Amino acid sequence: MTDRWALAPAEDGGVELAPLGPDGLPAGPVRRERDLGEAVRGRPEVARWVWRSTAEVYPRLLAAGVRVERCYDVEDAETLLLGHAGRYGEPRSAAAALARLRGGPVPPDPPQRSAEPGSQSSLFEPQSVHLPLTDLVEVYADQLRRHDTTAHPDRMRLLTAAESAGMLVAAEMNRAGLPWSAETHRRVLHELLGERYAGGGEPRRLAELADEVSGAFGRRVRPDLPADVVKAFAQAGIKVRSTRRWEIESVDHPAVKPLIEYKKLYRIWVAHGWSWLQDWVRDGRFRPEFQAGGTVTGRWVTNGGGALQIPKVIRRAVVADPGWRLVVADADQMEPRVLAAISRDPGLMEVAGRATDLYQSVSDRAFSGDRDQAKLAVLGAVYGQTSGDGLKNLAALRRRFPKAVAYVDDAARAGEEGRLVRTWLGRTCPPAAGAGDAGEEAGIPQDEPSGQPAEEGWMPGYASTNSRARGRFARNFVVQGSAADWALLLLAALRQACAGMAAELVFFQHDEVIVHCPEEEAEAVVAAIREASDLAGRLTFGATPVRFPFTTAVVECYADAK
DNA sequence: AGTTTCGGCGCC
DNA sequence: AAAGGGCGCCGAAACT
Repeated sequence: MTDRWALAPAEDGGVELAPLGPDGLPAGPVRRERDLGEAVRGRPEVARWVWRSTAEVYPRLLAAGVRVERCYDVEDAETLLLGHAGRYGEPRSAAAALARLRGGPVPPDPPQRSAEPGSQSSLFEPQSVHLPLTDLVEVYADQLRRHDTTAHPDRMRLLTAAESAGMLVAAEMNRAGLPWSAETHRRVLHELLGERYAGGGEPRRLAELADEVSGAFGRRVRPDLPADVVKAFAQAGIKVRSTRRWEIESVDHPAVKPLIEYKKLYRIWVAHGWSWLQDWVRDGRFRPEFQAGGTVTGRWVTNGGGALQIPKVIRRAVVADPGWRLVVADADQMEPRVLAAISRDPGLMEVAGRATDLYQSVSDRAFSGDRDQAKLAVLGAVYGQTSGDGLKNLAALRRRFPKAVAYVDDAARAGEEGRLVRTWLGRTCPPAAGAGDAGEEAGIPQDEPSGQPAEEGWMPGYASTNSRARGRFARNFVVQGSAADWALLLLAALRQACAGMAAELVFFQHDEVIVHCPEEEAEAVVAAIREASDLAGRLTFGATPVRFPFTTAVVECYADAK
């Protein structure tokens, strides 16, 4: 078997390579070559490259003009395998894995660096732990064996492969960048915020709104200081606990309207204003640093630039190159479709087997009526809503789709009790207990360290507040995480489909993908998305009637897609 | 002076 | 009264 090779950059700038056998160990001598790019370019027959870290190797390959079809990221797999074994907090570097294997002292992971604007910093990871190829391969062979000990080895193999593919996609997206018109962005900012004043102070429109707020209160109030605003309301005889929009928008006071408008525009100004443009856009491209698998649920994050939170109005600045188009594709009602697939609820699968609006169908079946109420009820079940409109219809939902609701209820109970919960492919949610502070770092609600919980809960004998929060976390985890599993397979399939074209994946946000391509390729890309979606559904969830339709738009400007 | 947390809101 | 999950980002406030 020579289709799988391992690769390890050497400290002298060269590279070590070896073909691997079925057991993951070298099937031939280790080669040493001078040039990483040439070494890979010269071996097009290799179907999968095994390496320590995609972020270390692949940007260098891309810079040399070399793409690979598949890879296996040892450190990413280590994270997933440790998690599956319930050992979430342990160091995940290849060096640590080797130390565990050999029984030596386990080195802690190097601290995560934070991104700086415009830095292509993953080109080199100065603090990465270098590992000779023979050591790396020892870890890899062990990981292959560990896959076999998981609950579903086939799924686990699919998961590590899929996430490695995601890392290739992320690196390629980072290199491509999102087409961005700085001129349009400036125009939008000027329309919304007015002129900038010298000295970096707030722009005209914000200054006017701040004056309106002050005028309404009868004294100088800074709308960007919550404490100041709360005090001003109190002096006006209105008690508010915070200045969150949902809390103040029902308040009857002349300051409310300009205040809400101020907050909205202030947000644009500080997070996506002129200084953001200066920092993040170069040569017509916004280059966030996408990071595949950056969260415990498997969703991606971006490091810097806030690429996953681009406000709708700012999307007008995302403009295709001349003669090119953006194919914007958005998965329709992804969460309930995923829930149907993982719970195998017959009724929900039947509904999710159609490409038509799923929430409308749920509504027709479960409580003949309101589509929006159906959506609230479904999302409430997925998120663990404890009050409000969603709860009203939960009983009806439970009656019509018992297996689906039971699936998330079971996950919630497991989370409350501190048991492991997994996504469909086997990504594992960190348990609250026994994971050191890894769970806390990952945002998992923790119980009090010992003795009587600080908060007994609102009803004696019931789980503590934190334990219920963990339940909601786990409930959501199985759906959101399984959706992320599926999305990785989708990206991998779409990437393969685009390989022969000029088309490039340039953006990905949970259930939405943008491909930048020449106009004449657009229809082929639309078809590729449909096929990739079908393939991803089958690969991820096996044989189910569930479909994952996309809404696609071929546009020149992102804002025109919806 | 530098670092961490908080409040609020953007996206899904 | 308790107010759905996941993230990132920013300035201000709170800390060391």
